[in-house]
This record gives sequence, C-alpha cells and structure tokens, in this order.
Amino acid sequence: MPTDTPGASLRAALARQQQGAHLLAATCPSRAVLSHLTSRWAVLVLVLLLLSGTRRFSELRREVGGVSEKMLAQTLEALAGDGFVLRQAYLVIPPKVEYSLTPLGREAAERLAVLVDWIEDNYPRIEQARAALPAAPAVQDAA
Amino acid sequence: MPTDTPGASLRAALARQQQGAHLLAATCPSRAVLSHLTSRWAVLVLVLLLLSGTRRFSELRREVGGVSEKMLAQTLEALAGDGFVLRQAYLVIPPKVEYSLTPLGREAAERLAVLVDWIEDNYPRIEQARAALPAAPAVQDAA
DNA sequence: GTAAGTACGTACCTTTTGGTAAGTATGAAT
DNA sequence: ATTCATACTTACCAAAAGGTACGTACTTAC
Repeated sequence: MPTDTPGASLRAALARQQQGAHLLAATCPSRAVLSHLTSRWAVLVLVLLLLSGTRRFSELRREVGGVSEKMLAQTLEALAGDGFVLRQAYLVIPPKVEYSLTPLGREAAERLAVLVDWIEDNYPRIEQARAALPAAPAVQDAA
Repeated sequence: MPTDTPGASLRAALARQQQGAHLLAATCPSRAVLSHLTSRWAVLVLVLLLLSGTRRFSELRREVGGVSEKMLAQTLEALAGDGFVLRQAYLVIPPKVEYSLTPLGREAAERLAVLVDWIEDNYPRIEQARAALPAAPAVQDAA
C-alpha cells in the first residue's frame, strides 16, 4: 500500500502545483475519478459490495435504500467502466447479472468505508456542532 | 478514535437494518452529512485546509482550481454550518476572513485525504483498467 | 481619478442529476 | 390468460448544482 500518512502525496503535490498535475488543479484528470467515487449512489453501492460480496441488481436495488433503477444502472455502469466493479451477466432467461468489487474497487471501497463509518460513529457530535453554531459566527476587530 | 477495521460499524448496521437507522436506509439523516462531505468542492477545500492550515477566502479561491466565488462561498457556508470549518471574520476595511478546520473537520478531512491520496497514487492503474474493459463485458451461459 | 483587492450577495441562465412511468423479452407460477 | 420477476432502457419532467457577470463599500497603490 503506497499511503503512509494522510496527505503525504498531496503535500508533495502541493509542492509541484505549478506543474499542475493534481487534484487541486482544475485540469486534473483524476477529478473525474473522484467525482465518480464520491457520487451519491456510488459510495453506498461500493460500501455495500465491500460488506456483502457479490450481489445481483435487484438485491442492490432493495438494499440501497431509495435508489431508482435508473440511477442504480447508471452508477453500476460508471463503476464498471472505471474498473471498480465487475459485471458478470449470465445468459439465462429471467436475466441474471452479478456485481462484485474488483481488487481496485475493494481498495477504494475500504477507504470510503472508513469515512462512512466515521460519519455514523460521530453523527451525534456533528448534530451537536450544528446546534451550537448559528448564534455568534466569531468576529474580531483587529487583524 | 472509534474506528477499528473498515466497515466495522457498518457491518453492525447491516445487522440492525430492519430498525432503519443507517446510511443504507433511505431515511438516514447522516446521508446529508455524507453528501456535504463528498460534494465536489468540499472535498478539495477540506483537504487543502488540512494541509495548509488557516486560509483566507481569496487564497482558497486561487488554490482550489476552478471554483467560482459563488460555489466557494456556498461550500464554506455549508461546512461551517456542519461544524467542520471555523470562520473568523475581522472587522477591518479591506474585509478579512479566515477559515480553518475544527477538530471535527480535521478528523473528516484526514479520512478524505486518504481517499484522495489513493486516487492520485493509483490513477495509472485506474486508467489502465478503463482501457482494458470495453471489449468483453464477461458473459457466461449457465447459472 | 482610476484600477485593483477584499469577501461576499444576487440575478440570470445552463448543465447535470435524479425521479417516475412505461416498455421489452421471456419463462414460471397461478 | 394474467400476473410476477428479471435487468434494464427510454422518454419526459423537476430539482439541484454550478457558472457568469455585476453590485457593494471601502482602502491602497498608481
């Protein structure tokens, strides 16, 4: 695993920012990957596949609460296109298609799962912070 | 830090899915937090603040490639509202406002940075996977 | 006196995202 | 004969995201 400490390669990237080949640069091609991975339904699909292994379309549809068929199909197509999920179709007559994570997808999903876990674990703190703020947005008079 | 192994609390959540209080449930309130944290500009702002500490509005505007002023303001307002960033306004005449991460924001940003780092480190692999796929989407004839 | 910098807010418009409902082909079950 | 289930696709529409451009209020630099 190439990651040592959080922000390591990013810090390095900040240094070479002028040469412009990282996520903070508007033209960075990996921004597309970021947006695919962090899209509303992709996060949930990836995490679910990480935890439950191979799943059929209709199972995902039921288990990811609130997805429409259209969005699920679109999300899966994008994830398969990026090589994060493997789509296996069986030529049988009630159609059958199975989705699972590729090794690449598993690595990404693990990192997303850490984030998702953190949110669930800390949701009370977040709620609390939200309640504590609206009054005084912190103003000072000197520079 | 409450996280042990990736997917731990999520796995537990899968078990109590019927009682419906986790991210895979359509009605889960923490979905809003997820979408804020994974929104296009929030990811970049949080990671940048994690790496560079306190920043002014116009610095962020310049450093996050491609953000419009409108979107940056909107993103910062949302992040401050969730308690992830601290906004400090100084009452001076060329206006001066500083943004920094709260402890809560730092924890979230660290997890996002891990994901972002992984994407940057593995972008070549992803590109490669993308090129290798479009031909045969893997079809079999038996169930 | 003019332009630039600061941190936005607002109006307007385009693009993207996402939802609903229906259709498709087939076989099994009722 | 009708319904159900599978895995989608398509057409259509509503909502959200996002961009551009301008305004503001004041100061400093030219």
